[in-house]
Amino acid sequence: MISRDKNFPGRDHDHGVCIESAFERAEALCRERGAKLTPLRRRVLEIIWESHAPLGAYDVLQRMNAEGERNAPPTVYRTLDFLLKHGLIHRIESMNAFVGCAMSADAHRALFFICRDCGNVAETHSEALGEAIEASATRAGFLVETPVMEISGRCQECYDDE
Amino acid sequence: MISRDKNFPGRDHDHGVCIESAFERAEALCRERGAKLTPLRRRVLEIIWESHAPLGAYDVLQRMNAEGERNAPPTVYRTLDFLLKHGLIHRIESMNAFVGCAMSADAHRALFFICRDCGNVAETHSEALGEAIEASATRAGFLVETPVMEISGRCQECYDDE
DNA sequence: TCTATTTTGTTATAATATAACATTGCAATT
DNA sequence: AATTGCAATGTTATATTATAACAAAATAGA
Repeated sequence: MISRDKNFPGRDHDHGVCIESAFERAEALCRERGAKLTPLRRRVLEIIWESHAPLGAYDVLQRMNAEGERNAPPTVYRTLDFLLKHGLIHRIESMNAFVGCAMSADAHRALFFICRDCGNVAETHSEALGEAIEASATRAGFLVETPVMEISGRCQECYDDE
Repeated sequence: MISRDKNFPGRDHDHGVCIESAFERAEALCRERGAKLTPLRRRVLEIIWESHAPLGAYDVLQRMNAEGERNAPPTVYRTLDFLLKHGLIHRIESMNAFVGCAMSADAHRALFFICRDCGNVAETHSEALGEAIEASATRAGFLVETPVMEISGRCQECYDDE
């Protein structure tokens, strides 16, 4: 049996806490930077945080417009860009989708585990991994700027379900 | 000064050799598996191997149709799927683009270095990296299936250019 | 040859993303 | 309060990436 810590958002976790702490971090960060967390941006951040599975831009749009609003794609993409720029969300390249950032926003070089069954994503940060990448890069004569590390597989709970 | 091995395809490398050896591997592999490397598939593989920078599906299509042919998108995507399935090319998720596979096709878990200046991609394989990922995965209670590791940055030559 | 299967062709459309320009709202200064 | 400048949002159109669904042709086995 594989040992486990709490990286992956289990079914029984208190998601309210996730959202709350995400908003606290977002507000603190925006205040600090003089960035404006407008109602629109807050709403998009909230929608994204409603799940631990990444949402596509058009998924977000649908949810925004669920009550009859008529937002258009550029509105969503611009808002997502803002949230990305400030590290409040991540883009999952292999899914063209977005997920809330679980870390204090300047922690870079995240490694994402994406469960192919439940769709949830866990964000992790590993010294050893960063070093392994730097070592490979140095050998290849390469200067690392923006790592994309997205591991698709199965989380423990889904694996146990079988 | 950073030491360098020959991971990254330098400007002066003999690209003819890359292509030749790619085709040899492709032919051997298809023979071995009873897969058919048809003229269409061969052509697409050739187009992709014409550069070390990933090509989008529609880039490939344009090149296929440069002499007046009228291939349509599904033709390209199907052919790319075949080449992917057999490990003859890789998909670079962060670019929606495709690049020739430089390794014997069953070497999985590649790490890609993508130069943001010249666009070239180097494919590398690192034990240490694989282990670091497995270690993180185990800690997170996660079963690794399909890792996507794409590092954007600068290759030595472009860095030296400044 | 006949038949089953794979491969390729064709048309249409879905899904993702951005360009370009208009309008609104807000904040700093006078 | 009016003026101005800039940031944010709205709007229309379109670009880019990808697939569904079905038709025709080529190929391999029986």
